[in-house]
Amino acid sequence: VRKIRVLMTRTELLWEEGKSSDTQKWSSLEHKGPYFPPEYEPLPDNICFYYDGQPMKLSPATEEIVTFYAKMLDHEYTSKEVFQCNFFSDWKEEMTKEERKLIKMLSKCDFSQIHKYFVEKSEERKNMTKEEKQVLKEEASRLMEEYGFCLLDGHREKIGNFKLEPPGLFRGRGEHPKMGKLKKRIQPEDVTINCSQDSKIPAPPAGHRWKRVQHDNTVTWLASWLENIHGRPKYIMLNPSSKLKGEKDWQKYETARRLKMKVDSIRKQYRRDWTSREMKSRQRGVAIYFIDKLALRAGNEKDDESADTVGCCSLRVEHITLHRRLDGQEHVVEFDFLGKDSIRYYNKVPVEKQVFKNLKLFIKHKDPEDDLFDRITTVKLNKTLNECMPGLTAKVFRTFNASTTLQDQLNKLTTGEKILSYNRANRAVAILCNHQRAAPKTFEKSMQLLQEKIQKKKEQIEEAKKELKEAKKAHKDKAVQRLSEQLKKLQLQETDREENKVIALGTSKLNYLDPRISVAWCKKHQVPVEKIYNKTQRDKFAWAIDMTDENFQF
DNA sequence: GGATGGACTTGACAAGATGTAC
DNA sequence: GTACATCTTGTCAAGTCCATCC
Repeated sequence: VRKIRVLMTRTELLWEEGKSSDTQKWSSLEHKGPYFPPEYEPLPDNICFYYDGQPMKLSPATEEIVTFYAKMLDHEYTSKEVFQCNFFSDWKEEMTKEERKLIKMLSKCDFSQIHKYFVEKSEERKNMTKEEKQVLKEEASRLMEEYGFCLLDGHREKIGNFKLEPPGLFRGRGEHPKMGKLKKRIQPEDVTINCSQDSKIPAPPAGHRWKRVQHDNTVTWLASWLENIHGRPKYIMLNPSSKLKGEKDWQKYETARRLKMKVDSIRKQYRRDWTSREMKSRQRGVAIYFIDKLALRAGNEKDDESADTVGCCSLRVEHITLHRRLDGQEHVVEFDFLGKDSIRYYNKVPVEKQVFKNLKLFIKHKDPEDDLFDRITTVKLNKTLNECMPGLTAKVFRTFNASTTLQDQLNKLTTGEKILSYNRANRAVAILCNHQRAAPKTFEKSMQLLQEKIQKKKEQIEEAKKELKEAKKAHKDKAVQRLSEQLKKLQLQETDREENKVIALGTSKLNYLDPRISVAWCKKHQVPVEKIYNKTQRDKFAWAIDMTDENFQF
């Protein structure tokens, strides 16, 4: 190596230095390793599994798997055939020979007693006394103290997920072909430890050893293992409040801000591509247009071992409907597909005539299940984007458009009701990014309560007005005014809650909105930053809170 | 240029913690 | 003080994108 270095030119050395400073993530790293979930505790003797009506004592390993299923009995998905099949076949593999001989059909298995046992246990936990709860809390914070932090370049940093994932049944989102499969218990022998050479190497649990101990400072993780469902790696990494993550986050927003300077020329380019002689350029032009205008995800190819979901590049003909005219608008594209986490994307969008023409061309002679964009991939698309601007990829558009929208909406919407204004702006972004949530369980009830309040307020106003007529007193007039303002506020709250019913604000706030926009807005309008960001969010965005003044522009 | 593996970000959801009305 | 609603936090699945190999 030394010989080679001597032969290298100065430029080459500098280049290598630059590269290494970019890829090196730390110079020292010390930690205690992951925390392992407690061992399985066998069921008490009076709690039994029944097969074909007969009680049956299972081996501990088999029994543990049964408890996973029994705990889930309330969930709708245990009634799904895929779930049941996957579970039963994985369960059988872990049975003893004797058990396998006896247990032939899931439908003859009765887990109800075990289910009841766990329901009661969780009730008990809920009904614990304050003191008992306090003991648990202290235990948790002791654990956090011991395993929850690492030493990175001499700084004590919080770890994101220091507890290993306990065994259980894989659920997955949407119609996942692997739902119900057994997620196995992780053993120390499965775990790779990453730390610095001269640090105190974490001790494996007694009687065990690690799979490997490595000292790779080009990666940020502290420990990793392969999960058995897809055979993909999982990691223990730092908390978002850490310097390492914070700097990366800041970089992300800086890249998005660079796009701001470039976006006009990129838009011009993809419009030119719409009329290109080459099919692949036209497809690329339309795809980038969707990514830009609709904030669609890139849409990498997926295997059939996971739920059938798509993003931009993986859209199929069946996911769009073209309407020459619809509801008084021209050239409307109707999107209907399942995106990330099997969340439905449904949108009717008027597009430019040339885009419409192109889409017609793309779907010509194709079957519904054919790819809409058959000449491009996310890799090719990102390559093009990277040539337009270093560091530019499809997902930067989401960050860019989200942050730009927030800034615009804040400028447009900010009124006396500051927090409501902020939430509205936040909601505009969440809608753009299609961040949905299940309607809160108590939604109807709390809505009704609010409506009752509004009704009451209206009656109060009527009452006050009547009194006003009877005795023309100046202070009564003021009272009506005050009540009317209160009514207005309540009505605003009503629309707000209604519009927020199935919209999740958290994801965009945490991942897409440049926190400096929010911090600057707070300063400009004298809103305490605590009203916008809770403790965790303030920790994550400490860098932004620190550096931003009210004049910041995204 | 496609396939694969690896590292990292983004995402919905539910349990637990906290706040609020009575 | 209790019951309920809402917010916070942890969990872990599912994306993106890059490097490497052939």
